[in-house]
Amino acid sequence: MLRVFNTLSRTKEDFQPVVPGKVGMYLCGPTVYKPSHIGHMVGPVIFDTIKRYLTYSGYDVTWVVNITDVDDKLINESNARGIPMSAVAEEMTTDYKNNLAAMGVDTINVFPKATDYIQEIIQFTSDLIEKGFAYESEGDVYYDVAKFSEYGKLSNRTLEQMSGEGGGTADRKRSTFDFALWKSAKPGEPSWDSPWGKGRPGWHIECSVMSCSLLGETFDVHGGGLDLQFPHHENEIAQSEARNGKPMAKYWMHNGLMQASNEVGKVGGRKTREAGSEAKEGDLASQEAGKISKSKGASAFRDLLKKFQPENIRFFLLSSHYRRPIDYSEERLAEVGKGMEGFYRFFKRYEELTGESFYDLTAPKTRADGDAFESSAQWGAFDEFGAHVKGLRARFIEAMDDDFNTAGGIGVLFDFLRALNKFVEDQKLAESPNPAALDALRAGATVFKELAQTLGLFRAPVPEEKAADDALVEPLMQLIIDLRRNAKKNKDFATADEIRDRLKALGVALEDRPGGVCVWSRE
RNA sequence: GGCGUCGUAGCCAAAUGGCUAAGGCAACGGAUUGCAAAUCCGUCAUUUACCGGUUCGAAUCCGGUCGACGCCUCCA
Repeated sequence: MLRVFNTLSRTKEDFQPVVPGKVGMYLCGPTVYKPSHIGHMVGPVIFDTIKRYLTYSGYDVTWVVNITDVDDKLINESNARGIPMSAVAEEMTTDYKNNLAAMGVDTINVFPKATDYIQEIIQFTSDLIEKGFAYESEGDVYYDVAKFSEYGKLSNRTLEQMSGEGGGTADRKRSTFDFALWKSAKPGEPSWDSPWGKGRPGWHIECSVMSCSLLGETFDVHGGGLDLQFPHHENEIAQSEARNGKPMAKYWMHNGLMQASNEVGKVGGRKTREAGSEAKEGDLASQEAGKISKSKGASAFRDLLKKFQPENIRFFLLSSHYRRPIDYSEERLAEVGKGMEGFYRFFKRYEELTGESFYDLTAPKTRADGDAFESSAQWGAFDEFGAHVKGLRARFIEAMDDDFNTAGGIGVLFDFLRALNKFVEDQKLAESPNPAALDALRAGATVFKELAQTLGLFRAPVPEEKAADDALVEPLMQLIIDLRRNAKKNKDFATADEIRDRLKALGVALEDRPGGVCVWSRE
């Protein structure tokens, strides 16, 4: 039974969608005014994994991620750069989507833009005024927080608790905590006609409108970063539930935030900004030293992609539980990358043994198919290995069923890797390939792939950095390896070792395998 | 000040009442190898910040102490 932690109840609940078999999922996406940094990838990678696992579990999932393309920050950026707001939005949306693609996040069904829903937003706002939950004030429209008795239920706070703190002046608002549904336009600002004059939507309203329009008045999963819990999600609930008179979402899921290691506060957090340090913008090294001055802290994600394989980053994000904050550092990323090498080596080994690519294996796409595969697989004389594989699969599913424990699942994947390698060793497959044993290995690798694909991992070969001159290098390497083999035959180990050592210094590794085979690779 | 989270080995990180406290990185033995690399086997937390309590039983629940954070203001 799949269980998920619901912020509303602050407990793990059995997962039962509103409509059996179907899941509607909404994730608050970015405001597209600056290039995304690694923090922006946390939610998408986690919810992509959640969608994969729900799909694996037999659900038909529709996933929506909004793009906020109208907002004060966008207007500022547009003015600063002297280009239209829409141009800023378009550029940053492309950056965002490129980053998602690199991370393997390709399961999002709809990317609605706020500016495509202006009429619906106006209608929604009118409805709230009509129902007495909102009021107009000098061209602005505000939500009247006092009218919504359940205000604060998500973030567990009450208006009484909040009153007494500083806050700004109420100016056009009845209460400091009222928030804008519609903002009147100042001269020169992008605007749309409305019953209250020219203006633009407030920040929270678009999510209520678009989620309702695309997923219905009550949908299953609403996600986002922990920082959005208040006020953003609280306000969404106030808007949607006041208008529709029913719960907005059944399960609210919040992911922990990325923090810079050795750093006070999260990446781009308030404290780091107030620290007022003088680090160079976007400099990862200075960021790790704990000096972030850029308002968004981290450097652009697209720059990080130049230093690390996308899959390395994805693996890193999934290697701790989604609700916990992640400490970011390049050291951590590199350490995770080191751990991943064992998997890649096994895939290579698998290919050498079977003549087939691991990546071409057809793995069961759903849990039910996996159950069927598991019981029909030909373990032959290797039923002990088969039983081991079954146990591993059960452990993996148990971890993922428990609020998407990807860290636990990855732990099982490492155990699985050892089991696979041990089978190859025990059966001496490299020395004497035995068709029946290779079938069992293939079955084991298939189950491994079935599990890994729910995490969105090991879907395609990591692109090798083929240098332009490989057409020459390949035969040259064969020449060197042949000469070294002759040296070894003559017991001239000094020469053989010198060749290996000097190649190593050039960044080329030689590995001797059983049967006198030698393989080389760039490091 | 209000609400909330966290503190597990040298580092990272699972497990939230009950079999031996997963797994990774690092380190150290052994098998294998001409030597390496890779792989496999083994060692690496009598104990979960600290103190006290509840319980037959606690890393897990309760109270306190210390420490690190988040939100309350734009943020994934």
